[in-house]
Amino acid sequence: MPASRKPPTIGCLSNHVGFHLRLAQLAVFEHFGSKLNEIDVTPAIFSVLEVLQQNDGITQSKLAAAVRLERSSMVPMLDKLSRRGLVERRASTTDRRHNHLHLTDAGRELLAEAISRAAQHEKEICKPFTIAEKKLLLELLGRFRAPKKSDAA
Amino acid sequence: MPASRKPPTIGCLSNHVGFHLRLAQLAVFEHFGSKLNEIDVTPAIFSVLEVLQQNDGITQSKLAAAVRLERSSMVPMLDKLSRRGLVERRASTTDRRHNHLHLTDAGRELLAEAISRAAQHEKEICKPFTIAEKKLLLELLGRFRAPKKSDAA
DNA sequence: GTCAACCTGTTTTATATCGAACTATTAAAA
DNA sequence: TTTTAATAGTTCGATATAAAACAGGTTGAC
Repeated sequence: MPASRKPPTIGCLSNHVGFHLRLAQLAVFEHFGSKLNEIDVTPAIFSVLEVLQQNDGITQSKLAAAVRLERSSMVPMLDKLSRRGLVERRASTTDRRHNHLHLTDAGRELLAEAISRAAQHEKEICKPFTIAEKKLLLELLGRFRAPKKSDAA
Repeated sequence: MPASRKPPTIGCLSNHVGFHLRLAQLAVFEHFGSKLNEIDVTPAIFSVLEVLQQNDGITQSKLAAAVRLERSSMVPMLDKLSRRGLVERRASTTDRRHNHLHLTDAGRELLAEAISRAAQHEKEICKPFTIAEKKLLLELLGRFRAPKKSDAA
């Protein structure tokens, strides 16, 4: 006989958005992995490659800001992608502080495959939602990062 | 003159739920920190303490499952909480594999303060939502972890 | 023109978390 | 009963990310 049959109660956590966000993200990222682990593309890597393709020649700091990583975290990330031959760092000629980042052909190729797989992932993970519901969900999520002036109280 | 005035485009990421979940969680957890860093309570610690209060004597594995951490990650977590005098591990008398976990008085006291602060945090972070919208959001998030039998095709 | 302030990428150090392997213990099978 | 399988907690190693400090480079105030 098991000590307790029913699952433990999570108390006030059930009313906390952060907890549910974490659970959802866990589920979504796990499913992402089931589609893209095979080509060694994590969610973070995927976002980096995509932003890189959309913004050829972007600098490391801007890239980091775009995908919400620290620029110090960008360094090992790009080291790895360079080693894999997906990304190139080119020192800027005009401002010698900057690196301009570029996808290689291999990078573009891998990204194409990743985008295809990610689209499949997205389709599956969003099966429980209608188009309108998904749109609504994204809109609701977006509200968490709207800086409001008046929140002194 | 800055290299590029406008923020970089994020391409297809704008259509990916996982990316937006991450952004939202980042924002929410950051705000959580602004309220609870002071008492050294992270979201993970908060969830552990709360589940512990709700389920006195729970085992480590069950606790880990409830808050969605690996049981190997539970070990250093509980080590730290023990050291802080918030949690007790008592070896089970009936099954010598189990530890039964209990909040100490100090643990209950800290949790009370944490709950109060977390409630404040929750109130602020959810200002952009009506009650109905928040309820809807939680319901939508919940759909990501509904295991469906028929998803072959 | 000089110097202070700032920015960029980097290094270093710390932390949280995971996964695999290990030990002790219990339960199930034979 | 003996053997086998499963479980709980742990250890160990790896990884991702962050935060702080740094060095070279640029810019702006004066």
